[in-house]
Order: sequence, then C-alpha cells, then structure tokens
Amino acid sequence: MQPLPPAESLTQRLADSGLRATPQREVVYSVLLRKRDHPTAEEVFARVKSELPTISLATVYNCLETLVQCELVRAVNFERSPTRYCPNLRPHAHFHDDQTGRTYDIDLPPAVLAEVNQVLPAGFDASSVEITFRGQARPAS
Amino acid sequence: MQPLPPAESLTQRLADSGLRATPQREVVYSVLLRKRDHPTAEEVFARVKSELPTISLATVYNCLETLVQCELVRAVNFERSPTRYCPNLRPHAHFHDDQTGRTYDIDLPPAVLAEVNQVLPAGFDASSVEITFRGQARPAS
DNA sequence: ACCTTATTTGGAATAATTCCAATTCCAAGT
DNA sequence: ACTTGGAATTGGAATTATTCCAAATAAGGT
Repeated sequence: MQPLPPAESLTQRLADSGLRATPQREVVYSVLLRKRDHPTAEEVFARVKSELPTISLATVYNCLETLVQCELVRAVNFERSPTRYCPNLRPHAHFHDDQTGRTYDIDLPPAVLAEVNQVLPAGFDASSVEITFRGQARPAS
Repeated sequence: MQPLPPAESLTQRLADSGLRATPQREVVYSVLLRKRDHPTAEEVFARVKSELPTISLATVYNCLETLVQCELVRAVNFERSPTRYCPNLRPHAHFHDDQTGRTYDIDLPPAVLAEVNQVLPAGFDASSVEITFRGQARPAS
C-alpha cells in the first residue's frame, strides 16, 4: 500500500491555479482516489451521481480536465478507447490487459526513465513521455 | 536514408494472411511509403484519390486496418487526435511536437527496449510496448 | 446586499470511426 | 468460357466520445 496524497492538496492545487474548490470537483477527485481502477468519464459520472445526483456529464468532463490541468490526475489514452483517469502521481507506465481490458500501473524507476530519455537525439526536448504496454496480465497482487 | 522494405512484400504479406492484393490496398500502402509524415486516414484518402479518384473513405479505413493487421504499418495514437499511420517497421518511439503537430520517429536501441521491458513485474506478459514523447523538436536533419 | 466572474448545466454540435446492406470483383472449379 | 461463392469496395447512416454553447447558478470580494 502506497501513501495517498493528503486530502487537502486538491483545494491547495486549485487555489494555486486561481481556481475554486467546488463540491463537484471535490467529489470527482474523491471518486478517483477511492477506486483506482482507471475509470472513464462515464464511469466517474455514474459513481459521482450517488453523491451528487444532479451533476451533469459535461461537468464531470470539466472537472476531470481541471484536475488534469492541476496535475493531480493523469489522462490515460489507449488506442481509440475512451480516456481513462488515474490519480497516481508517481512516474509510472500503463499495462493494458487485452483480455480483461483492465489497466495496471507499472512503477518506473528513475534509472529507466533516464535511459529512455537518452534515446532522444539532440534538438528533441521532451516535456513528457508515455509508456504503454499491451498484453496479458496475471498479476501476483 | 534507411533501406525501404522490398516492394513485393505487400502482396506476400497479404497472401500470408489469406488476403488479396487489390489496387486500393496497393495504392494506400504506396502512399504511406512515399511520404512518411504520419498522415491521418483523411490525409491518406486525399492522396490516394489522385490515383484512384473513386475510392471511398471507408475503403481507406479498411485498407489501413488490413495493413496494420499484416504488420506492415503501425497505427499511432496521440491523445484524442485522429489515428496516424506509419510504415516504419523498425522498433521506434514517437515524438510529437506540440507546436507544429509533427511526428518524428525515434529509433529504439534493443538495449533500451530490453530495459524498458524489465520494469514489468512477474505475471505481466507484454506483446507490445508503445513509447511516446511530447515536447518541442528542432531536429538536426 | 451587490457586482463580477467562475462554474455548472442540458442540449446541440462535432469529429473520427465503424457499421451495414448493396453492389462489384475475383479466383477456382466445372 | 461460365458459373459461383467468398472477398472487397462503396456510400451513406449510425455510433461514440467529447466539446461547444448559451443560460442559469453560485461564490468571493467590496
């Protein structure tokens, strides 16, 4: 079990960007933290509804986008399937199980990250790198 | 300049999969080989039209899908933007320039690929890995 | 309280892709 | 050559995820 980010970081991060901590944003974020199974926007929508029955799908998209902007959440894209959302802030790759469709986080040691960045020729300045595996998973844990 | 794959490999690969070498498939493939700028399906459609004015967009999608199945072409996805197509068969990553939108191939040495695969815990069996950089490019060549 | 701006909302619009049913095209067997 | 069955193509409709938009609501600073 990894340490979770402190709960107050949302309000903090939003404030840093001059944004407000609304109930919608808080619930969307808490839903992501509660069940870290890389839900789609629709899935987040369904989960948030039980707490905020009148929230709209557009708002869920807005909140998710805001959280991504604040760097509290990562948007994960796999092929052409709907975007999934991930509150894991540690450097990690994603593993997509072709059979089950489940997505797993794979921690990336700094050394590997460094080596991957080495492959860039002069003149290429990367602001981010995304590593995605596909295959079959039979995770131990 | 890298060696191009032999021209006859299309017919060969298709036959291997029990598929036919149609004019549409040939022209779509040749268009990809001729200008390797990671075009979208719409862009391929536009280029193919000059040679086959009556081809339909659906056929372009079909042909591209077929080429991907035959492993002659890779489908490249960036965020939510349209899929791009790439006939480079060497192991390589992609670099997406945020300013220009251009995509560059970055060769991946086998050693790096090996190290990246090392990060997978026991029980994860990857059939492929996708590495994508985003940032700013000022390529030497 | 008031004003200004941020945020939310529902519905319409968009964009990329896929689906579908109707031809058309081949290739193999007679 | 002629048929025939499956493959491939075609145009258009449908789907899906997401974004856009304009109106309504909420919230913080004065």
